[in-house]
Amino acid sequence: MTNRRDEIVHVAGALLERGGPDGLTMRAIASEMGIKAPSLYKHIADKRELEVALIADGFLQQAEAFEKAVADGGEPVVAIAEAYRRWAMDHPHLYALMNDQPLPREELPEGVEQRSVAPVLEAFAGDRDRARAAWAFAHGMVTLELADRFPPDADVERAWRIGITSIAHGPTPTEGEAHGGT
Amino acid sequence: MTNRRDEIVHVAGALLERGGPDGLTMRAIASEMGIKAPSLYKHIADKRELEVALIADGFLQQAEAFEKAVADGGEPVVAIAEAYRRWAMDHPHLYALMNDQPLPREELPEGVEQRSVAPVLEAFAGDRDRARAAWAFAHGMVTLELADRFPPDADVERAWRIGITSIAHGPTPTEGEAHGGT
DNA sequence: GTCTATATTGTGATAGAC
DNA sequence: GTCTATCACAATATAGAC
Repeated sequence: MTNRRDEIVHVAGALLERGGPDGLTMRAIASEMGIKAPSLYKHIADKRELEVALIADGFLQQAEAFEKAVADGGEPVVAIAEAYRRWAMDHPHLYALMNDQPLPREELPEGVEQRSVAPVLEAFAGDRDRARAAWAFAHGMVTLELADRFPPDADVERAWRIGITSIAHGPTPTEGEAHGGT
Repeated sequence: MTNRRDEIVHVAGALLERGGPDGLTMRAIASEMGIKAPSLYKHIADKRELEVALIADGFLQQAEAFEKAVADGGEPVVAIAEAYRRWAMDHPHLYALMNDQPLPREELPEGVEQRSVAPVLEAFAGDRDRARAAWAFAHGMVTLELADRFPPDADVERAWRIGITSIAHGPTPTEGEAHGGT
């Protein structure tokens, strides 16, 4: 760790995944570092700054995961969907921190959001709306899985396959369609 | 209100939507009713019991909304999707309470979950996996909308149309498909 | 850069009187 | 069924000494 601030952010990230948002307290971070909570404020302004740093790091991690998934070959949409799911399952609490509130775009380093979105957009040949639909599907699947909201007997794998295949290859509605039927 | 317990649940629901989960405190409920917090415990065991009652009521409301949407005509899948979205937007905090944690199936009145799912399942001709994919898509769209996570220029309406149309009419993957691509 | 002491605010819940 | 008094905790954050 190059400096004390980075060390704090690193410890905060570990604590977040270990104990969820309730486990991420200034006292716990300090305790983990062998110091007292008030000392942290010599290095960071407040807890919010810490969260923003974690969010920025999360997007970087996602971007790398997506880029690697595409590079490894196969259908890009499928590869990214699998990487998206895996990353979320591996970082459930950071995932929630990143997605359950408005993105603090002003406070984030520039390009962070764009870089993680780029591979997805490319996989959908620049169709932002379809890419967004796919994102929403993946986000819904992931949050329902993480919240243990599917019935015990649900075939989650198959729901993933149906959703991804459908959105990747499904029909494009004409203007006004899907509101009245045909 | 037939009895004091129902009154408490009703007030709790109003408070939840007005002030979010942080606004739902025993003190606030009591204050709204003109009594003190400890008095509530003569009518309910604890806060959890209150939340479960709110969840059960939410599913009943959803079921009614879906049934009405189907009865009003049009493509059932589209009608239910629109009803799902509207209900969530109208009850954002109750929606989160219902979906961000495992369903307390043991504590819920019987049939509550099933009744709200039935119209969806029927709209998908009994295909549970496709219905589940549609649910995940709708859940993802709704949560991203409620969390204000879409970029400001996003065409949310069109993403809805693409997702619903695709999942309703998209191809059914054969076993193993969508993992290797063709 | 760390400490102690403290302000401030909040929560759910119980005991026991009336 | 309601009250007062209170327990037991926990949180973020600041002041000021060292």
